[in-house]
Amino acid sequence: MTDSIPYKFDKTHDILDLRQKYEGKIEPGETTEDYVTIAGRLMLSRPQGKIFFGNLTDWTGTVQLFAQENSLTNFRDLTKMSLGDWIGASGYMMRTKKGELSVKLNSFVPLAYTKHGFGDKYKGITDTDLRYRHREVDLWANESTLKVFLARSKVISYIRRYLQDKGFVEVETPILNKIAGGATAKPFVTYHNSLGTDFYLRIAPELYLKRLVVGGFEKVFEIGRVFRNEGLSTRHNPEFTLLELYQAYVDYTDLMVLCENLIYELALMINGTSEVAVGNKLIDLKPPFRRATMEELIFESINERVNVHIPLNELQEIAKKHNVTFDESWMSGKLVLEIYEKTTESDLEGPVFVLDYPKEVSPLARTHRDDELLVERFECIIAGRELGNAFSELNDPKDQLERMTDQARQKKQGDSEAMDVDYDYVRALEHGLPPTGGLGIGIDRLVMLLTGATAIRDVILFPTLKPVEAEFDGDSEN
RNA sequence: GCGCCUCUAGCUCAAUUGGCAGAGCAACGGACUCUUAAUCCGCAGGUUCUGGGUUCAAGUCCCAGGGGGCGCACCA
Repeated sequence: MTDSIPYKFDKTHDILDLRQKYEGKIEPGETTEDYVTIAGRLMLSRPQGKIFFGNLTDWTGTVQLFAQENSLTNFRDLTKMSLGDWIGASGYMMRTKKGELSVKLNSFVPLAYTKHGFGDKYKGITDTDLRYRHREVDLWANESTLKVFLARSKVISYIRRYLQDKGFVEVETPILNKIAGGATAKPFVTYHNSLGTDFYLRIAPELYLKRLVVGGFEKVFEIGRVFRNEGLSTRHNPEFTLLELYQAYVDYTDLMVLCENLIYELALMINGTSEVAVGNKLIDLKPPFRRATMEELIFESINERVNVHIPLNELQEIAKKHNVTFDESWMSGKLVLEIYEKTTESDLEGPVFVLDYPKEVSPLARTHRDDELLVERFECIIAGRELGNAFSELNDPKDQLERMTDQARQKKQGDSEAMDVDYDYVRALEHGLPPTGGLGIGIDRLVMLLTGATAIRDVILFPTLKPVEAEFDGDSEN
């Protein structure tokens, strides 16, 4: 059967092209002289005796096919095609008497047959297991899925263009890391045979990128996969896509401007409006975003003054009062962050830049110019979710070494997410890192926000799932 | 890792207090010259996730396991 399938097929138009060119331009019942060739999947089929109607869908849209027995030699074959089969077709642009824009076929050729009749033609596929494990089915059976992933692709290319237009240069740094640095997270471990050594999959590209700034890359970014060996949820996948950018000579206030403008322009590009729907609320992403310190936001939420200058025992009392569980060994910085995350963060509708984090929990950020116990850092929160994280980068090698040493001590004491000392990185700082601002944005969560997806799995083509034993139930086996 | 929910035909879903496992769509055969999830006629389609147990009788109740979802915890 597949012997008759051609090796190539030249189409003249995407279906969207046809819609843009002909929608509203042809009178009902009129057939034009304009000859087009299109290809896609036959998604609906309505043969009706000596005439035929069907819907052909490609990745840009759907158009109706119209055929008559006396003007299409293989008319009978067309009426026998199954839903989901791929076909290529040529014919004249027309509108039916009832007004539907259509292509009046005078030839068609099957391009592939689908052997599995899956997909309810009204409801599509709703089984989440099938949708995630066999995304190719989800993509063709559910129109909205393809749209989400096309939007994701647009977001990423737009970010590249946006940054390149501002003079940023894209680089690639190692995924196999001897030390998993640049964030606090549990890494995956793997092994290199001929070097005879373990490597970690990167948890962030941060340290390498700053080494490039030391080397002279004044504006640099990377968009890439990072890996964190932690739980799965609607907001977490073990591998996810991170944008990190570093710009010499700027501080975190400059990055707020860059961040809010980028998000705003992406919203306009994807949705044509700066408002995005989250649940049943509308959030406007028009800059400027609110800037507020962590202390201010906690106060608004629970009416308590919480900051790192308050004695530890008082902070512990506040935590208890608001049902925030903590470990007695925590120092005030970690406790302040915990109180913020448990009482305040998820209620922040935003968009808001949360400013000035405790130094203790930010080992790569530069000490705040006005407060020794804080760092110049912000997180961008929208709809209770952290989308971005940025700081004025710590560029003092001595300070960096002390903070990493402190982290390593915490790791030894059982904090599996604390960092190791990265001497190569400290040495890089000794070569001189100019004042630099760095920003990271979680691309998956950004795409969720822009497309209205409620689960990170809906914006990752092949999300991490528990493996199941492969069962082959196809009919190609015999 | 813990708790709750869920799994029935290719897809979407039914099945009353435990009582013969069903429908729509798809597929297959046929009718039909303006349909829009076309309509009409016909035919076929099952290890009810798996394994135990209770019972005269289990899709349904119980136990164990597997997949998925949600929540918690960890985190971005």
